[in-house]
Amino acid sequence: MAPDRPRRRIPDATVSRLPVYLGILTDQAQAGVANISSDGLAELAGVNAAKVRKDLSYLGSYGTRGVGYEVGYLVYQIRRELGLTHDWPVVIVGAGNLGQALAGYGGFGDRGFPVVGIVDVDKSKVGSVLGGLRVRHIDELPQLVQSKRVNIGVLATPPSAAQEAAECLVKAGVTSILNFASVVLSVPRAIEVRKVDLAVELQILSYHEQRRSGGVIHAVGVGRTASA
Amino acid sequence: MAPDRPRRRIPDATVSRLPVYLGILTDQAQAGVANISSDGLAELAGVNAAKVRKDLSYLGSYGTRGVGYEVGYLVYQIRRELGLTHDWPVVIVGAGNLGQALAGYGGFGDRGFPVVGIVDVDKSKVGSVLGGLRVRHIDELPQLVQSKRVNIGVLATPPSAAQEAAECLVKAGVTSILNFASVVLSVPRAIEVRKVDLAVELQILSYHEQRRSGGVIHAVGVGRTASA
DNA sequence: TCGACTTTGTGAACGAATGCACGAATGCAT
DNA sequence: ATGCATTCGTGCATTCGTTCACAAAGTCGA
Repeated sequence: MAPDRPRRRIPDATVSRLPVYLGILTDQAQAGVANISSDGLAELAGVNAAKVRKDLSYLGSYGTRGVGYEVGYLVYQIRRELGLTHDWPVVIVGAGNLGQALAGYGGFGDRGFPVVGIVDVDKSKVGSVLGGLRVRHIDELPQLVQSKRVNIGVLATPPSAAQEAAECLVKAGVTSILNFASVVLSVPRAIEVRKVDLAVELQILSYHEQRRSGGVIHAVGVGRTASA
Repeated sequence: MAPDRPRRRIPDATVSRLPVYLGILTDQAQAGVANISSDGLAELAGVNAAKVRKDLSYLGSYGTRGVGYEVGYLVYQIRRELGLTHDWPVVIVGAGNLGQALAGYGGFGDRGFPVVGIVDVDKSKVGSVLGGLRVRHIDELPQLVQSKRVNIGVLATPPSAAQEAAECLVKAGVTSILNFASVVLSVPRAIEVRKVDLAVELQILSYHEQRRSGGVIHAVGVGRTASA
C-alpha cells in the first residue's frame, strides 16, 4: 500500500525554516511586494541565500531565473507543503498558569491552530472559562478529540503530571504533541513530539554568557593538570 | 588579550543537550541515585548512549570505567560548564498576555533565573503588579539593567514592537535575548539570541501530520504532471 | 593475584547540513 | 535579434554531528 509517497522527503532543517520564510513572505505579500529574490528573502530571514534556494528547491522549481520568486505563489506552495491549507484544531492539557496563558493568547487561532478545548485533572479548575472556553475534565478528552477531529495536543502541565497526561493524549487519538513540560516524554515511536523548554533555552544562554565573561570565574580547586 | 580560551569549545548540539542531562541527573540525585551509566542516562534522556559519552567527554573525563558517572559530581560539572554556579537575573520586556504569564510562572526563579524586572512601553500598564513585581516603563530599562547586573532579556512583546524593544535591550547593556516574538531580530553579531516561536513549532507538527495523512488531501488542481 | 565482566573514552566511518561556485534560464536595453 | 545583467537550481567540497566499535581502565569474586 501507499504506492506513491507524499512527495520527496524534505530535510528536517529545511522543514524548520519553512515556517520562518512563510511568515516573512506573508508580511511581504501584505505590504504589496510581488516578487522576491533568494537574496532578499535570505536577508530578511537572517540566513544564507544559497540555503534559501536549496530549501525552496525541495518544494519544486518555483522561481524564475533573473527575476526571483513570486511571493503569492510561494506562500501558497509553502502552506501546501506544511499542510496549512486547512485548520488544525488543538487541545490544551493543563489549565494552570501556562495553560491559561496559552488559551488566552490569540496567536494560535490566527495562525490556523484554533484551540477547541482545554482540560485538566483538577476538578476545582473544571468549569472556569478561559479565552472563551470552558475548562473540562481530562476524562472528556477522548470524546473531545474524536468529535473535533483533533490531531495536535499541547501539554502544559507541571512536569510531574506530564507523562501521564501524554499517555492520555495518545490514548485519546492525538498523534502530535507540543510539550511545554521540562520532561522527556516516553511515547510510541509514531507520535511526533516537539519540546519547548524555557529553562533549557535560558541555560543555553547562560552557557554563552559564562563563556563570554572569560570562562570560569572561580577557577580554584578544580585540580586538573595540563598534562593529561 | 584573552591568552587562554575559557576551555575547549563545546559543540552547539552538545550544549543544547547538557541542560536536559542536568535536569535528569538532578532528579536522580534527589531520588538518592549515586551512580549512573551512560546507558542509563541515555535511556532517560531518550538518546543514544554513545552520544551521552561523547557529550560528557567534552567536560573532561569524569566517568569511571566499569562503574559509570558519579551523579553528584556530574551535576556539579555540568552546572559549572553551563555557568549555573550563580543566578542570572533576567528582565522581561512586554507586559502583555505572555509577559504576564512568564512573570507569574515560578519556573524561572527556581532554576536560577530570577525575574528582577518587567517593563512595557504602554504607560497604562506601568504600575500594575505581576508576580510580585511592579511593571515599569521601558525608559527605566537601562537603569534597571545596570543596577541589577542583568545580562539576559526576555522579549515578550507583539511582533511589531519586537525589533525596537530588542534595540532597547541591547542599548541598555543586555547581551543575551530570549525572543518569544515571531520575528527575526536584527541585532549586533555579539548578541546571543534564541528564538522560541510557538507558531513555528505548530507548523512543523502540521507538516508531519499532513505527511502522515498521505500527503495532499485535496490533490486536485495543482497541475503538476508526473513527468517533471 | 587473576580472570571475567562492565563501562568509559575516543578514533574512524558514516550521514546530514551548509556554503561555494558556476551553468542555465530569464528579462531588458538597444 | 543580440548581448548584458540578474538570479535560480544544483553538483561538490567542507563542516558539523551521530553512531559504531574497540582498546583501556576499572570492579568484583574466588
